[in-house]
Amino acid sequence: MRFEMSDIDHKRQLMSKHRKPPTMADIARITGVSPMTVSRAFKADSLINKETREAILQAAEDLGYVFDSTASNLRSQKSDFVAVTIPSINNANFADTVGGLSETLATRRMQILLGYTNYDMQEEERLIEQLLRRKPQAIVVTGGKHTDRARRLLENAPIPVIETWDIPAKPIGYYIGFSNAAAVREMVDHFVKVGYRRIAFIGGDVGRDTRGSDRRLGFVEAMKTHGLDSSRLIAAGPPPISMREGANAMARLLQEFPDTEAVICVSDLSAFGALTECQRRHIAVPSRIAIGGFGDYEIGSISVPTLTTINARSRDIGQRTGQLILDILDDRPDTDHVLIKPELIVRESSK
Amino acid sequence: MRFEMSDIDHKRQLMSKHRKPPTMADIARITGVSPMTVSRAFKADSLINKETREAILQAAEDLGYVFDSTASNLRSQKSDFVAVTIPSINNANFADTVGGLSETLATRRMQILLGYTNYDMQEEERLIEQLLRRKPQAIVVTGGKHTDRARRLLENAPIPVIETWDIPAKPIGYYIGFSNAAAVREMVDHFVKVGYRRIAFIGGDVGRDTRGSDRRLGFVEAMKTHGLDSSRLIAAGPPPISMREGANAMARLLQEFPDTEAVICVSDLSAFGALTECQRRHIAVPSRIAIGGFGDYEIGSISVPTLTTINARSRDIGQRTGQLILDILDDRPDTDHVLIKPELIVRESSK
DNA sequence: ATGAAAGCGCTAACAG
DNA sequence: CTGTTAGCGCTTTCAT
Repeated sequence: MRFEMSDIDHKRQLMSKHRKPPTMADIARITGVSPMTVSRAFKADSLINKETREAILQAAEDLGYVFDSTASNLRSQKSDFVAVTIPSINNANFADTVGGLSETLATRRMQILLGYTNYDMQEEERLIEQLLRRKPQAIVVTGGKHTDRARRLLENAPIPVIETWDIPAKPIGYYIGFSNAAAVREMVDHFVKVGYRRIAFIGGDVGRDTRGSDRRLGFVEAMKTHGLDSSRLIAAGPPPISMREGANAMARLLQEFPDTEAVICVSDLSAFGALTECQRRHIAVPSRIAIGGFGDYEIGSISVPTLTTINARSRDIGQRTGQLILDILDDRPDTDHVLIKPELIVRESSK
Repeated sequence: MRFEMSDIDHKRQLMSKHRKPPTMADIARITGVSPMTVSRAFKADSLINKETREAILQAAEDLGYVFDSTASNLRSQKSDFVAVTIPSINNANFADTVGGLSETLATRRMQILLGYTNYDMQEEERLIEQLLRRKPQAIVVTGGKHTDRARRLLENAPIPVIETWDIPAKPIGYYIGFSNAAAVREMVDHFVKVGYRRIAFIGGDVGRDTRGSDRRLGFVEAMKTHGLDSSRLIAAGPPPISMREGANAMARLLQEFPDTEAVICVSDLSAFGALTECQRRHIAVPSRIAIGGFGDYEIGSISVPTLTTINARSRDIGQRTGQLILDILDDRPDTDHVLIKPELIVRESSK
């Protein structure tokens, strides 16, 4: 009895914050095998005696052993994770992409190492360098525009590089995305078809949000194609564009171009903000002014009225990216890019 | 000229995906110094000749050298990051906490390694193990309830453990949070004071969302204290609770308890969903039924009407957590916990 | 201001 | 099925 007590005390001491954590060598000593056997016991597939493994795993659990990925990665010269950069931590679209990617990679026991650029290319550069230092198996970046140095870092990286959510002007490696301009063009085409003529666009004015700028560009091109006035452009400032900024932009739109019949917003969040501004002014949507958004966020499916929008298939982007990475690592990629087809969803906020 | 070309070709070859990436030893060879000097050149504070450093950094840039954190961390037995678990990647409150934490840690050049539990304790356990394997400097978890094994892993971890967003029943190490129950009690008190009596609660029915359950508990307690009926409880299912689920819950509430005067929702998102259900049914808010939310999400400040809510000071939680970690690492923590005081914000959706 | 030697914890490669 | 040896790329420690 006394012996057991002291044994427990010993274990507690071993596991305390002040002692060095146990290593495989410690487990090896206790179980009377070599460190290599301990290493094998932790790999699912390796040939090892069933009882030996069980004893080792038991000893590990008793000791409070935690596997050291750092040492493992260094020795085997490969890691078990993929680095990912997204603009914002709080965006349902990017969250869906990361979710789809994560679930696909999980089938191969790979993790995601995530970083946020805050829509800033300088920050993206810093982040890419940080992430590459940790030796990921692949790196996924959101967008196709980067600082010169970031581009160089990616080009020189000894791993696959995948750009997403854009069709890069000059792809670095692989890419999976769609044309933001073409998606908005489709919405403009629809708006024109159902009879709107005086159409405005909110957002996309700041170059650093390349996807937003692209959407705005698509608007301008489409309006010109239809021979319509493409100058009803309202700035909304740098991303992320809040609901509040959407509301403010709508207030300016109503002042500058009071006869506007429809407005396309750079995202559903700004579109909802714009809608609330109309509600506060008792301006009927869509009868007096129609509203379109982008991204198919939940709010657009539940607001009153619901919002016409574009579903960019964010989750698909992530899943396809994950599958591409697995194919590349298996050395059998079919292709170096995947084009995604966004879908126009017409709801109550427009004809 | 020809020489320059071949030089460039050589560099390209060195940097290609098929060659082994350069190491400090390569830089050392090229610049004619020892690897140790190269190592010093990358540390900001180390004593090293200015020109030597410049030559080394230049050579590194030319070679496309990327510092290997894995090797560095292994040798120095410490990393430069803090592990963090949050329930969801797409939640403005947790995003703010991570933002505050990230910005505080950045002052000491520390990074965040983030993982998502998807509101699942089993998933949290897996995640905690994964994160600990990478040897973070500290680990921050959201919430104070964990699986037995997760708790053991945290207790045995040789690093500081900080639980956030809750006041844990049995703290593992440090904690920074608030009482979700007390925050809701304050809202109930306010509602009773301004005259509401038949008050309902939406959400918090599933045990796995401990913060939601706590809020519901606070509601029940407060109603009992006031001698009011605390049985108007509407389930909303497992987290994350969507706007849609809030709307569905409101529909059930109106059916089951049609004379309800006010409803408190587990979050602003479900509160907004509930609001839209009222709008679809032309039920006036707040004159016919008042609505309260939780979390002070942007939508509650811009919806029509704006939503009464509770600001949990998510960003503060992150900043205080970051500061505590820095203090612990400097070996001078003032305290082992910080209590945050949420703030009731009364807006248009209630008296 | 710089270098030499050793080793962090794990596993590749080979041997038995 | 298990063990031995060596070494991943860096930095600690001790010299000079």
